[in-house]
Amino acid sequence: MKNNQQRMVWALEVCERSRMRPTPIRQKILEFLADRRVPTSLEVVMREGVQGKCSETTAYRTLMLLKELQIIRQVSFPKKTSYFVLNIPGESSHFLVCQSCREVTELPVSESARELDREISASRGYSQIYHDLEFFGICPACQKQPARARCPNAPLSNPLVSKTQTVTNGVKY
Amino acid sequence: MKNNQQRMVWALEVCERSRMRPTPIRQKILEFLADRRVPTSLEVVMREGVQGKCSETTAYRTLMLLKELQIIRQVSFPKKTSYFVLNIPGESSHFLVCQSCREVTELPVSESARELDREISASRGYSQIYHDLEFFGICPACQKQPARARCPNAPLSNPLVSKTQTVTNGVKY
DNA sequence: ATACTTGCAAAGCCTTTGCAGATCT
DNA sequence: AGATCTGCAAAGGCTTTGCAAGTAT
Repeated sequence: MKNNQQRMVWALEVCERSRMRPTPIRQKILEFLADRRVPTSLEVVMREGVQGKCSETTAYRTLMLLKELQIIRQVSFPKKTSYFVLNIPGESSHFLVCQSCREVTELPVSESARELDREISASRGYSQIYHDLEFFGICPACQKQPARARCPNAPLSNPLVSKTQTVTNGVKY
Repeated sequence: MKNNQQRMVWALEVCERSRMRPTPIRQKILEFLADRRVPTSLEVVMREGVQGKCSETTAYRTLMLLKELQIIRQVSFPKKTSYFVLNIPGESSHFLVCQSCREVTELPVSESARELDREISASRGYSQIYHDLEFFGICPACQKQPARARCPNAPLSNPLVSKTQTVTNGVKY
């Protein structure tokens, strides 16, 4: 697994090979994403990445551009909003999400997981394989909280889409 | 892995334990989902499941209800629309998606993959763990097609969100 | 000059909800 | 009657695009 600086170097190299202009805004967004180890929404890019120094449209178009160049990829969580992560070749991403507090943790990709890609490739003939693996569960802290922990069969859907929930600086989604 | 009939039996049992009324529409939708081995959108439920015999609102609310009862779960693909699959306890779902033709294939869940849940549970203290695992790649047929196969570095984003693409009877998304 | 970027505003599209009528117990 | 369903229509919310102005080569 690459460290954040290596991630940025890789991303810049791919950028240079394209005709994309390295504007300050784009560099800022790229740098921000290279420093994040978890999928990041447009909203967070705006607030924490560029801090309102560009329009949402521009940030959005930058993300789309980076996606076209395959520098980032769109990651899927059961929500309406999209999340993006660096698309480093051969680096699949594994995340652990607490269904109660929404905290997202990055997990290292084990060799056995990488092996899965090769297996699929060999048995099904697919090329350019990567995978997304997301674990969902209840974190230790939330298990101790009475509200959610004591009713494990309570509907999860409402808390999951809670409108009052704010995306904090932490790695939540 | 359960067969389709066993899936339906399981789903009906969970339904009976709730105060939900087993209306014809709901049974129809449940039956349809039990017969699908891949995540299914509201649109497909409308067209193929109930064939327009109820409003989109009702189908939508049925899906939300089933989700609250944890009979189905919302699965995530990098698209705006939501997809749903039966949430059979202990059955995580693995899918293989062709990024070119969008065909979705269900993959069996290996014992080693199940083991992952236990590992996470043990090492991180999370409870009620399940996971979603999606593989993305280019299927053999598409590799042979010149248009996409010959430019493996072509932007994937546009084809992925193509507006002219129609969801067929096959398992595409 | 020409091509690329940016921002505003508007349009799109899927999701979600209010409310009244229909249905079941 | 009382509690549930259903459908229409409208509201929401994130995503996407048209167009004109700004910026770099």
